[in-house]
Amino acid sequence: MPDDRPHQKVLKYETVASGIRTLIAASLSPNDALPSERDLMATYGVSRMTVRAAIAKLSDEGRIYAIHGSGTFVGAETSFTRTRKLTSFTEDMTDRGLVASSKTLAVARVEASAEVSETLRIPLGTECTHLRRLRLADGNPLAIENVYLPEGVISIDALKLNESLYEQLSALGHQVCRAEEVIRAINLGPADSKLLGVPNGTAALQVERVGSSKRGHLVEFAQTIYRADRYNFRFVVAREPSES
Amino acid sequence: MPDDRPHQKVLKYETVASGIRTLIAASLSPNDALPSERDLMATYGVSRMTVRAAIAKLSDEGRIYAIHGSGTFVGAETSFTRTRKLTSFTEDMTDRGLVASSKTLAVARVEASAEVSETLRIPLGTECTHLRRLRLADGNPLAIENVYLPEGVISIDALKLNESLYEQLSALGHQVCRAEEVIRAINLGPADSKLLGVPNGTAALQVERVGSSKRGHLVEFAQTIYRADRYNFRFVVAREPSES
DNA sequence: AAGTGGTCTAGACCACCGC
DNA sequence: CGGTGGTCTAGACCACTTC
Repeated sequence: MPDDRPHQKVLKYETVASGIRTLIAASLSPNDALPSERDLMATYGVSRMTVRAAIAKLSDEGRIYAIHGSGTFVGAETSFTRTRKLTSFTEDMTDRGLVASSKTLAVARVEASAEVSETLRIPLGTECTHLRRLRLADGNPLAIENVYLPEGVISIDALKLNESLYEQLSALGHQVCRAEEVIRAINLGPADSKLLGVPNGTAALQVERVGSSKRGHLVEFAQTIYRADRYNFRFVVAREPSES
Repeated sequence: MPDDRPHQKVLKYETVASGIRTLIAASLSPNDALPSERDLMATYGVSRMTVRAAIAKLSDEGRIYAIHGSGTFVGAETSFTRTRKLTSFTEDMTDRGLVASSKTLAVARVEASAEVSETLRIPLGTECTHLRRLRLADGNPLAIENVYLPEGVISIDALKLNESLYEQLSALGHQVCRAEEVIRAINLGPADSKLLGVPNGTAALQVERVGSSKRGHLVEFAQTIYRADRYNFRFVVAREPSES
């Protein structure tokens, strides 16, 4: 594919969403009312459904909220709404205004342990690529990451340690587009606490992620341990409108 | 409004969503394809938009996922997908198949501390209702909950300890319909660890929640500490389809 | 009663995937 | 190429809130 970014189709609802974002930034405060959907139809010359698609998107992002019969309003200002977008460590840090780096602690070809084989649903003992890295934000240790990838996904020889793992997976047709995450609290052991620079036994957040490709193939099992004093999860939840 | 549950309008897209859920439970496995949207239109005798509303709902719940140009598929089986639905402790436990109960540790009228006043955006020293409870699942200690409510929301005298806090708030017109949550890991202190029945210093998950009503009024500041060995967060994240 | 968002129809064309 | 989901139109009626 020699062409770069030729077309980049402009979606109408994106145009509307962008316009609303600008409007909010320029002249609205939290809990101020947005123009009505019918006003927006006229303003942008689009159908109601297109306006609603834009509103749905912004609502998903937590920027606005709608009240049936009353209007649509600017959401309460929240420092940074941690949405449930799937991000790489680097993207996550960039979003938080930090510079990500990493130090490779180990990279090896290993046989799938019981945990790894069950999680990735591959036979016990299948060859896997194991990558262990210390992750830093602005140069300070933030997390320890253990990633397991089945041999069929990426071989240890093909792995380039200086490039984004997610981009390499994408290039190989194994883009992670969906993941299941579990968040736990653990007490750090001696080795991990030393790496992160905190006392033995300090509480930390452990995030286990099982990533799958569009096809539903499980391509990644990542276990990341974050320093609790420097990392937390923040997100917005909403009640189902219908019941109770 | 003396009437109870008179009509309960049946939404068509709910009917479709329910049918799809049944279909999945009855005869589909993870990553199996669902009928196409046009098939579903014919099956349920509805328009395409209604089918898509049903699919959007199930997709939000993490039960299915769509691939442009290919089809819609059953999501990977996950013991229990912790969605970002806003739930009370009781609802949460019921979802997990456990019986919730609680023991009130303290209930008092207090003046807003710096943290509470900043979080709920009320003047320092404003009278608040403070409720501290030990939460149990199947009779075992699971969490310690501290809730702060501004005096204007619910008075300490009106508070009924045996009834659901969320239902009481609803009845007063302060239904919590949106919340911002922060999840952290902490080391338990002597008092909390004793309450939860674990050794001093054990890691625990701390969830801070700021709940707001439809109007955007902040009505609740809840800080809940969960036993890490019995509670974790599990959810599905998806990559934005558009970029990167 | 007037205005709002919520649901719904019956079409249409586009972009993407697999054969 | 045919089938899929993604976007979009131009209407309609309903449920809810506000006056």
